[in-house]
Amino acid sequence: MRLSGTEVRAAALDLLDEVGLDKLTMRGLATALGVQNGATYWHFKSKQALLEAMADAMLAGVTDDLDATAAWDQRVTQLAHRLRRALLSRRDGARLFASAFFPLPNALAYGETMVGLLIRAGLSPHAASWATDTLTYYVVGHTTEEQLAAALPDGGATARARLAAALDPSHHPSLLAAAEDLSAPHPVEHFDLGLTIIVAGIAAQLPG
Amino acid sequence: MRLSGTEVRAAALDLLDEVGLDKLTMRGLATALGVQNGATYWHFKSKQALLEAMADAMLAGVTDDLDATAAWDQRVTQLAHRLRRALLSRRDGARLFASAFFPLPNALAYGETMVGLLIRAGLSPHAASWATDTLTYYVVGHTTEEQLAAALPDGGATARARLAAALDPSHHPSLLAAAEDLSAPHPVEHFDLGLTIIVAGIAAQLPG
DNA sequence: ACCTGAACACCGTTCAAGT
DNA sequence: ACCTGAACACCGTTCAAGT
Repeated sequence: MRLSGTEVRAAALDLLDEVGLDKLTMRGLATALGVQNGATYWHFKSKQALLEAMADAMLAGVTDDLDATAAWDQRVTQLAHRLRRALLSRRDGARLFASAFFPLPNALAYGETMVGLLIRAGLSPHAASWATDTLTYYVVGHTTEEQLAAALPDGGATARARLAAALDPSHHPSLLAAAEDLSAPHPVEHFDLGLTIIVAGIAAQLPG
Repeated sequence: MRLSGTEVRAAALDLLDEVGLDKLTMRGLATALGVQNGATYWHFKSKQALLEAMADAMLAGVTDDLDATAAWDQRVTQLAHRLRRALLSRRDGARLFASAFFPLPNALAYGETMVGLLIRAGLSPHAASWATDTLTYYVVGHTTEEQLAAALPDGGATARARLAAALDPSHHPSLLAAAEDLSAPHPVEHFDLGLTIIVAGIAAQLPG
């Protein structure tokens, strides 16, 4: 039975969930598909091209069924949450997204929708595209940390111990005051706080 | 002549500038140092440990001589600019920083200073640490894109053409309206706009 | 203490040849 | 059109043995 590009991409996403981005190899993918090493290269010209296709597939539906009646800031918040959910849908999804640089359909739909929301809110196209970048860097950065924290061995105990050992009361009083927060997992409230900050900052950019 | 850990790290940073993060290998480093492959492993237990040491060295001095008389928002802005400059000081510096996860001295000094500034501005330790994360994700995300854009072949002509070919007037009117901004290099004004957004958003979090 | 020499167990990619 | 088989040119890491 022959392969299609779609099947290769789907198998790659399943393998990603199984082994993580660092251990996702073209050879492992070929084995999972029951073919020889070179076979996948007929469907994707390089590993990079496959990763881009995987990242875009992960974003399928991000812009569907947004609440068109809500105010601009609620819609921007909703779309940012959608992007976060899409990135969380696969192991190392945020890192996968960040490693790609791709004008593919779903990524463009996300960008178009966010820039359009901000233009209709009153920003110039110029400001809207830069504000979209700011928001997107935040979503990707936060979600990357969220997934890295979740993947830590020991539930992060070793990492917490390493941090605690490095903190010194005389040099790091502020970090120590915030120590529980630094070492805590990254729940959705944390995501929401940063999002609130950025959306409020964008609102302050609006003329009038 | 024997090596020290400091020499190994310095040679690794020079090699990074020369070949970039993707082509920085332990074997290439050994060759640059005139030693055999295994030699560097006496000084750093793994490539990851070396990358963390490199990232921290890159941050040397980020918190030095900050203007202690300025208002909190100006000081936060100044420190964010310092971090950006530090990441830009080495090829792929932002990606190097992002690939590490390290409670090392200079990274801790950055975190301590930023969290401290925000606590003294009036945020709770909790909010200060999360606001610091938001700001830091932004600086790293923006600077990563800045360095990737600068490293594009053709001065980015191929990437711009690929984007232009993917944009469709009926599906992407907003992206097309912002097209020059999307494909432009990422100058410091772009960085400043996002920073203004985030600092204004943090100000809106302050009680009263 | 610090390094060599050599190996182990991998990678992504290419491509003539097959079907 | 799609895949095999086999190779090319690499990787990070380990470790007995040397000095």
